[in-house]
Amino acid sequence: MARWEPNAPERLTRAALALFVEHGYDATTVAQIADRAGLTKSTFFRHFTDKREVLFGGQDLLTELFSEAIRTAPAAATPADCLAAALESAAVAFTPERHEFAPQRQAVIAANSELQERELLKGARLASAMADALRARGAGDVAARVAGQLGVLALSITYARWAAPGNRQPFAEIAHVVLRDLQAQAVTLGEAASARA
Amino acid sequence: MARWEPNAPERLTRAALALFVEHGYDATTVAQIADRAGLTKSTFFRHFTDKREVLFGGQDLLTELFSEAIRTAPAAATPADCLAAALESAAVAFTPERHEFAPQRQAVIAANSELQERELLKGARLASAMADALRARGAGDVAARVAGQLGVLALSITYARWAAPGNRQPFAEIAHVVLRDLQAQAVTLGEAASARA
DNA sequence: GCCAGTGATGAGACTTGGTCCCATCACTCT
DNA sequence: AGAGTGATGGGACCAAGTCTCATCACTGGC
Repeated sequence: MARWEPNAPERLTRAALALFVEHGYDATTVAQIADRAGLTKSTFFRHFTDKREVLFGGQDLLTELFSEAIRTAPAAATPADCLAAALESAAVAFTPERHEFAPQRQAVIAANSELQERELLKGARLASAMADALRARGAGDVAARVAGQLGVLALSITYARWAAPGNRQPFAEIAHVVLRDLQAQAVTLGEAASARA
Repeated sequence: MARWEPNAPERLTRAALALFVEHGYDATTVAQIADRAGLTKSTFFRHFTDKREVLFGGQDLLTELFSEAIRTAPAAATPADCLAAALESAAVAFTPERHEFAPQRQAVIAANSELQERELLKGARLASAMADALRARGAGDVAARVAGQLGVLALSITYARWAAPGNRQPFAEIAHVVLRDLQAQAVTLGEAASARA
């Protein structure tokens, strides 16, 4: 038996999400979250740097997966191939268990701009990591940034569809469709300008 | 003569930027900012909802300009044309006076993640507004979002180059070059994928 | 010239996020 | 048994942000 009840971070996360859904993010106090998890404010901040951060666990893992997928892609892979590989490899992070809480999590974030800011920061860091990985493969600066940005956009759209209540389609499948659509739109957008030149 | 010293928001902004440069964002207190501007904490929060917000004045104007430019673009204009028009129309917001403080502002933001979060939120709202304006012209959902995202990326790159100390090139010129580059990269990214299909 | 109204400001109490430091407690290892 | 270790509890403390009420400078009507 462990010294204390195990999985403090997970208990805190569950407690937080429940309270956010029940009373809203702003109306929920860190002390209340800790209370429901059988802990204290001190312990909360030992596991999460922020009140916001309690909703963003596992983001580092995602960055790891994306970077690793791009780094280990075949040498002949284009940036577009890298994006596809990254999205595909990230699918393992979107487990059925996670799917269960995704709609609630999305709703809470959508209702609060502080949380949106945090989500955007995570996205920007992810885009930056992807751009770094692509540059390391020899991609140009702007090309890498465009790809990183579109990769995050693809992730965001894919996640939203995957998290939609009632969805049963696996993450990787949705990602594939989204990515193809996104790339087609990118070509259209660019070609219209080239034609004019 | 006015009842009080005029331009309270501007005085606060200048005081804040000076203190942020001098002691850093975190080490600067709202009370200190207000003091230097000859005001109080209460008054600060009457003009800015946030401590962060003091660095993001005029963002609403930018959104207005972008949306308006897209809305009033000729009916035959493609999304790419709309982006170009939007960037061009935004040039009026980047005055020489503003250029003077841009490098300091950029440095302060770069050193603090709270501020980066706020900047990202502003960017996301801008992208969203552009996407809305494009959808209103009949663009598809994903196409509009891609265009909005790339528009913000273009703005961000353009602003960084324009704000670089020593730069004398006008905003609109930089924007033009950046946008062309961005579109070329978007095509490359998409075509590589199409070729494979 | 006096007086009521108006709008920006000042002052201060109050809540909460977040930091810090130190005590405690449960368990492990020697 | 006793020292060490690591997670926790407790509470002081600071600053952001909210709220309420008083003040003050000027405006306009009388």
